[in-house]
Amino acid sequence: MTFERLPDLSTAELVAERIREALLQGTLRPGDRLIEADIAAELGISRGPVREGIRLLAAEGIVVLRRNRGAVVTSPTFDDVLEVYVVRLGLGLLALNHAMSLDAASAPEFDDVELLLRRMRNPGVQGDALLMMDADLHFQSALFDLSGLTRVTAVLDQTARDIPVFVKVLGITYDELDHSALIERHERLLHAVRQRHRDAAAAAWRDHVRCTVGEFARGYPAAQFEGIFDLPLMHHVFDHHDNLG
Amino acid sequence: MTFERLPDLSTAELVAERIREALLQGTLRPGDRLIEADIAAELGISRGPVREGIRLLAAEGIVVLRRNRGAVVTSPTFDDVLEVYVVRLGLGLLALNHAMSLDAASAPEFDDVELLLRRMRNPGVQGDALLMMDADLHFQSALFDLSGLTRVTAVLDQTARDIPVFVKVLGITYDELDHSALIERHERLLHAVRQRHRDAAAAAWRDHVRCTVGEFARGYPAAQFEGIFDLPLMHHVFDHHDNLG
DNA sequence: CCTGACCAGATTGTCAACAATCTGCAAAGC
DNA sequence: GCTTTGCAGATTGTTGACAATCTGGTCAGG
Repeated sequence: MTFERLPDLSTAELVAERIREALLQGTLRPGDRLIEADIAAELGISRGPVREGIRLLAAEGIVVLRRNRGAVVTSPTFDDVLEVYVVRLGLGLLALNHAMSLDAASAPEFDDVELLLRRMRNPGVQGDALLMMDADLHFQSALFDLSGLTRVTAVLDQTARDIPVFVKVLGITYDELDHSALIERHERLLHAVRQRHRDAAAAAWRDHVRCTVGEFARGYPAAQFEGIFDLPLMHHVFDHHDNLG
Repeated sequence: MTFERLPDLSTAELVAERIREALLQGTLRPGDRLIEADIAAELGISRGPVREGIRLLAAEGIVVLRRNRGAVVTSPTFDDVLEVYVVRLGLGLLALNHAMSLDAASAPEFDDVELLLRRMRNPGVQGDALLMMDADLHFQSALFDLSGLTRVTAVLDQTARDIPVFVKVLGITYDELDHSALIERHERLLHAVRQRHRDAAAAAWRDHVRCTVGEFARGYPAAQFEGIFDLPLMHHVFDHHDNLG
């Protein structure tokens, strides 16, 4: 095995990727219409694959589809980002717990995850906040994959694709994010999962989500989100892990 | 306002619906290939909408897509059903808790939910186990909608569409399911949510999922699922609600 | 007998043209 | 003046034809 799998993305997925890139670049903004024919012409392909790509983005919640009226880039609110993180918190706990229950979750599988964690230490990555976020989400995805819960990880991966886009279009600043603290949290998380310390793992994951959202909330222009963790959105479901980490 | 909204399903959604029906009827079975041209010919339309409908089912996990090789009906295992229910357990708790935190979740919204619950008492529904399951899932969906968490409810609704199909193709028998007990559980659940008794609601929801899965496990031909609730899959994440209901 | 290139049929992927629908505006009716 | 109707342009929805790809088998060469 010397060759890595070919990318093998369908044209539709490539189209979706391009649109996502345009959103991250700021070329495309919330409320903008996505006109199939225009995009097809720009990419030099026909409307079919473009249409399919737009549907993929619609399934992710990045664009809104209205029957016979086309697709519009979503205008997410900060609450949408919160909702995404609440889903990640919940399903992530599910995945981590299940991963720790599997006999198969031993050394070899963990090495791949460790590799992704190491990539976050790369100085080239540390410079770019977007690359950092990408590496971060990939690490988390690999960790969740250990669970073998394909439906759960599919939803988690979908939210992972949403996050950079939402963060960008909302103008959330997160440059002050402490990279070494982030990596340290992930090391704690990975170690806990590897050692199957359920409660420590749950606490570490919860801690990471809280820190990330907390950082976003700080940088967010509006002041109404200061008491973000006091919002009922984040409470009452997973609190029992607090006293265990 | 004398007219009800038109159904307004896209052709693709109608196609997906037909394929789901074929699955429920047994006309289509796990492993069967879905050939775009054949389905298009049978339905008297062209391949485009059929293709789109198949993609919708793929997003739901009902069919598996392989690049350039077409779509095949999934062959779900009982573990897949378990995974679906674990997701519903987790996200359902999230939705219910958030619904109970909203000021707006007052009488008028609850009336619609109550209506759906009453529909389950309809003798015509009680006769047909499939209709019962459908009414049940609709009630749950309406309840979750109260949360206003669109991403969470979208995933929940997707799992709701999966359940009847998976139950059918796996040959799970659930006829012995006690309808009055089911309705009674739902009444408890609705009452708890309405009164905003967080812990009672969580316990009731958890109880419902456990009973449903337990019933399925009983009817399932294989014997390996007797200790289903001892599986780590169902443990360690939401257990703290046990001592509160 | 085994290996690998090649071919034919089936099926998906893409395309460009056509039909159906929506939007906004302008004109007609009250 | 206000509402309603009817149109024109823009855009999506659908279609049938064509191109690319995959599958399985056949056949030549070793």
